[in-house]
Amino acid sequence: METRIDRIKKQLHAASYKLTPQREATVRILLDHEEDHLSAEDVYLLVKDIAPEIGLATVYRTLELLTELKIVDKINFGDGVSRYDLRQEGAAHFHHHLVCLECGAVDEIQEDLLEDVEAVVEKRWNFQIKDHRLTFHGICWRCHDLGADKPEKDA
Amino acid sequence: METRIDRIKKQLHAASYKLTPQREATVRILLDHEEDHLSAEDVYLLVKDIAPEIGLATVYRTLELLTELKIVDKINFGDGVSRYDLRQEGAAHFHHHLVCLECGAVDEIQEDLLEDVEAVVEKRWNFQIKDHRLTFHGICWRCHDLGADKPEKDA
DNA sequence: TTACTAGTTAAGAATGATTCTAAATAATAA
DNA sequence: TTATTATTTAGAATCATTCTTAACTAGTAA
Repeated sequence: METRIDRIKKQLHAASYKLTPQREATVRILLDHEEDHLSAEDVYLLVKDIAPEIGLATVYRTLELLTELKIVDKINFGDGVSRYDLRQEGAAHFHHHLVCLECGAVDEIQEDLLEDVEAVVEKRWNFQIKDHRLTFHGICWRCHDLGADKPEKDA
Repeated sequence: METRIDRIKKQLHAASYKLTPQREATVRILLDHEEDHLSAEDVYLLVKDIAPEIGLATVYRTLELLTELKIVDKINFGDGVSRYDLRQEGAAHFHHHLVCLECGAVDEIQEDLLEDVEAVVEKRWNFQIKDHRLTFHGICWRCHDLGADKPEKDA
């Protein structure tokens, strides 16, 4: 069976890049931490466990390459650090985030909620949308005073 | 008549801060460049013209203070630099941005397009929204090949 | 084999944005 | 007045990120 790694390897080859051991180790870390919004430093520390000889600059270069190929999304929550997420396979758009002002948790929303809004923007501002970033800041269900319910699982 | 500066002075006083000459000069620069998305460095260079003795650290501190008081919005387009905009008076929410991938222009959308989306998110994810950030990336009307029309003015 | 080429790497230096430190100054209160 | 507190400047320090250099690797041709 073709694994996710195999498909990423193909994507690299299609763009004339190789899946070097360092790159593969980096991708494996990202696969093992799909929802964790790791910073470059985080990735570096984790990758060092499975490929101790790797350099921080290589991690940065690899993440940049993967971002260019749209295999990962580079995100920025305004804390001065870029974070990297593996993009959902086949997803045309970036997913959205819920950032809790209380506990700092970052939850993800996979659905595209913006279809209607995008139609308005494209028409009204004559702007051809390629991608979007949407983040909500507020209080998550865990931090509500009482009677907080866990939301239904992402559809 | 009460000016914008006067109102900002009151907001500072209400939070036990003073409108020092350096802070006033910084605010004046922001007022003169309302739609320009200035970086801290930009603000510093401009402010130096009207208050040459000011230090860069003071500009950073002032912008941080104004951000805390929600007088300015601190934004981040992912280029490693924070930018600062005076918030529309009375606006509860951040405005949105259209970032052109071609020419780098950043246009603003003042309307709140997200009322419906927010209602869904609050209910579905049990998340109490305080603010949001929405940015579209794409091709602006100026960069379209032909027949590009300037959009209607912001309502 | 040998050389040649292009891509990739590690290490550490360099950069650039931002924050911190220390000493000075200004405003305020007693 | 004195004491206290907030604010400032200048420059040092920090931190994330990028750049530079030289070494290394795989592939290819002779």
